[in-house]
Amino acid sequence: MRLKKYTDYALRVLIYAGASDHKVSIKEISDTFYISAEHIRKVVHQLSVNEYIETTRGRNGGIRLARDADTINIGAVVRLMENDFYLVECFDSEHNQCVITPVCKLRTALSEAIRAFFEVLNQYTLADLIENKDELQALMGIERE
Amino acid sequence: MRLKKYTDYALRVLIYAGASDHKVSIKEISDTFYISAEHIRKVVHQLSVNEYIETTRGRNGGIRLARDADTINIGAVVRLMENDFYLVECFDSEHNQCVITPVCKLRTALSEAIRAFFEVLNQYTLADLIENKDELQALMGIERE
DNA sequence: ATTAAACATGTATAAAAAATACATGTTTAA
DNA sequence: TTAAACATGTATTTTTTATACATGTTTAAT
Repeated sequence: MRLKKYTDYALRVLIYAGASDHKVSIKEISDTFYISAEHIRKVVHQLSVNEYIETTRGRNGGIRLARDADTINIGAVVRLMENDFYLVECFDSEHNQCVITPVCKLRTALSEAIRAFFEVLNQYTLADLIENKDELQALMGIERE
Repeated sequence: MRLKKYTDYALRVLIYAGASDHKVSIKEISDTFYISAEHIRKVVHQLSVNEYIETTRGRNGGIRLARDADTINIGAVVRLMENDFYLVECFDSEHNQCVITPVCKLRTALSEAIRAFFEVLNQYTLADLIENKDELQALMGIERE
């Protein structure tokens, strides 16, 4: 069980943008994390469509958070980037064929488990993740203002 | 984010075997769930190697639980069947290249989340899942003793 | 002994998902 | 006008997962 790399990348982009005091470029992020700019670009686009970040085109362009870090919920970002959370067949009611579904207690257990998973993530905002801004800036090579 | 079908199948095999009063065959299970016997066979093998079920070869052979249902922990079964739970790159220390790992609070958040996930599953045993044996037997077409 | 039912096991193929790369376009400030 | 920077659609490759095939071994019934 893994999250997609794009989910990982999206969170890194938010952390980078959030920990920076000024606008940042895709290239900067891709250089920092040794990830192709192509991938970052895609992720940035999705985050921008969903109004997590604001992009500015053209020379001196770049990206910045579109909202305050403390209003960006980490559980929500994970839900946005992943396709689904169909742990087992019966979670996908459209394709489910499992005969015991109506009385299955496994289904209940797994639902509870995934709920607990998000209950934790929902308690975090981006602000919590960049609380140690200075340390992050140092490791990401971001210049202080 | 999904579990593998084999994880799903493994749990169904345990539920089927646990809810049955006698030995059951792979064919029975595969017919009940409309899953190819090949897949069930693989899953059965893995469960048998890990001493969750006992197999008997030959005519009149079949499978049964190797232990009492209340000693089979659901979290443990899920951990057994999945390859890993590397939600993001840094969970796989061998291949991790993310520069902020040492100070990353996302890492902490995701660890907590996956821990919460298993905390729920660890509370369940197979006995809990087959508590409603009669209903299960009816839906799975298992004959009462 | 023979046979048929049942599990064992290794390998190969196919399908799906994810990751990655390519190409071209648009915007904007210098 | 140009170069930096984001936009966007498409194509390819890789990885993972799912599925299928082939053959072997065991065992009880006949």
